[in-house]
Amino acid sequence: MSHTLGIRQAQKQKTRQALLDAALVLLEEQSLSSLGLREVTRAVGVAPTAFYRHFRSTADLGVALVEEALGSLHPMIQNTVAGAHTSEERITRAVELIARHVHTQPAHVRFIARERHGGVQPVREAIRSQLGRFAEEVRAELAKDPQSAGWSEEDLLMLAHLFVDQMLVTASLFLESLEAPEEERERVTQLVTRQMRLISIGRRHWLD
Amino acid sequence: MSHTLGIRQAQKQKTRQALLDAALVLLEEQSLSSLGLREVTRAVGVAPTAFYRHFRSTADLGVALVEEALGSLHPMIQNTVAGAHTSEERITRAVELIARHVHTQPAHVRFIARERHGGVQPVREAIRSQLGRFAEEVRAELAKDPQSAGWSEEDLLMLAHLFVDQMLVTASLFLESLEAPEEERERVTQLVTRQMRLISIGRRHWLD
DNA sequence: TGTACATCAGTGAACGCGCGTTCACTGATGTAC
DNA sequence: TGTACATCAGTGAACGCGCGTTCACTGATGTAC
Repeated sequence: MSHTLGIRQAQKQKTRQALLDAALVLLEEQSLSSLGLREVTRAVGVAPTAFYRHFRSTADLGVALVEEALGSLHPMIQNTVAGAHTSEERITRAVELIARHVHTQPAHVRFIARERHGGVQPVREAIRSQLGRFAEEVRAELAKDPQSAGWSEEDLLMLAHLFVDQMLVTASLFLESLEAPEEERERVTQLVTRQMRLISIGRRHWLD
Repeated sequence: MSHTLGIRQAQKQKTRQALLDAALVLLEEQSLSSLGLREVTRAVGVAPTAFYRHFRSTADLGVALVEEALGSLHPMIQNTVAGAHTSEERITRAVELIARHVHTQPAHVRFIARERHGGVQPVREAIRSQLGRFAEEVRAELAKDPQSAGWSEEDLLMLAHLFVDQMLVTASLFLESLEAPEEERERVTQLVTRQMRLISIGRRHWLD
């Protein structure tokens, strides 16, 4: 059975989400380490002290944002890598998926790019952990591929990390070109597609 | 003739450098967007107002740090890529160079990784510009290589960007493992060397 | 070399402001009977 | 269904503190003659 939240719990969740949403907007123009708790509550329209009913600190809120930004992305990986027949098709699909995600969730993407090496240790750790999971999932997908015959587990994980990092490079390039004219965005698509293709070629000849 | 600075100019330079050095230390544990001008002057031991004699703002100081961190790195690129006979040798040299640089200048490397996507626009722009110069220099070196026969200028620049991004991935992995036991650092060296090797193989077969 | 004036890096007091955190509170919601 | 009590999300006042910036200043260094 699906458990309906009480009125009190539902309202609490709503406020919590409003705090997360407001923080994400504020973080488009600054880093988490300079985000103030009062800024966030002011944007939501609650008293500063209400913040403490949901998060111990802005760092804690940052960790929650990492879950929100990356937690729901895991299913997408499988759907993209699997279900494509040629590696060229897989590349096109991956680049399109990333482009679409950057367009629909630019603030999430910016937050991850910014805080991956940012000044708040628990948030860096949370991102690192999620990216590690992505790499493991990509490794598992790669292992299923006939092209991976003869590869060591270690090398598969090496390649998976290379793909994950390349995804982030791609996402941040798309992010930078979000406001750019179509022409420029097409140039970026071409660039990252070719980079993916080159890595793909390296993969094909790894065991030569 | 070499112009000796006057006493006044020399002292001013010294204070300016002390501000940059102190800021770099403070930035190991926070982002530029949360760095306070008073923090920096307190660490140096001058009055807060002295800051304005050297920088208009902490963002301005950040741009100066970008020059300090990346400006002197340009000669290193040529020395590394050129002067190696096999591509395997070139990879080993590049990885060693990066490892050594991370060990000698960890704060500079951390600053660049952190602020590349950080909350301060002029600093992001300065880093972007320097990395663009690196990519152009790598492209120029690649163009000299017989292996690049038949490559378009566009694809050479695409590959150069891939190498530059891979250098940053490598540097930030070494940075994370700075305090780790030798065993772990060796594992990282193996990983990034193999990633470089895979890209190198992709390059070799690009025109197949 | 000596003198008179200009420059300017660094000072220190003062300002108004927003910060994070504490505390006792309120009143709607939840629960036990 | 109604009543009496418990819970707890959000409030609002208060606190001490460090911030960025202004301003008139000082005194060592530089310059012109």
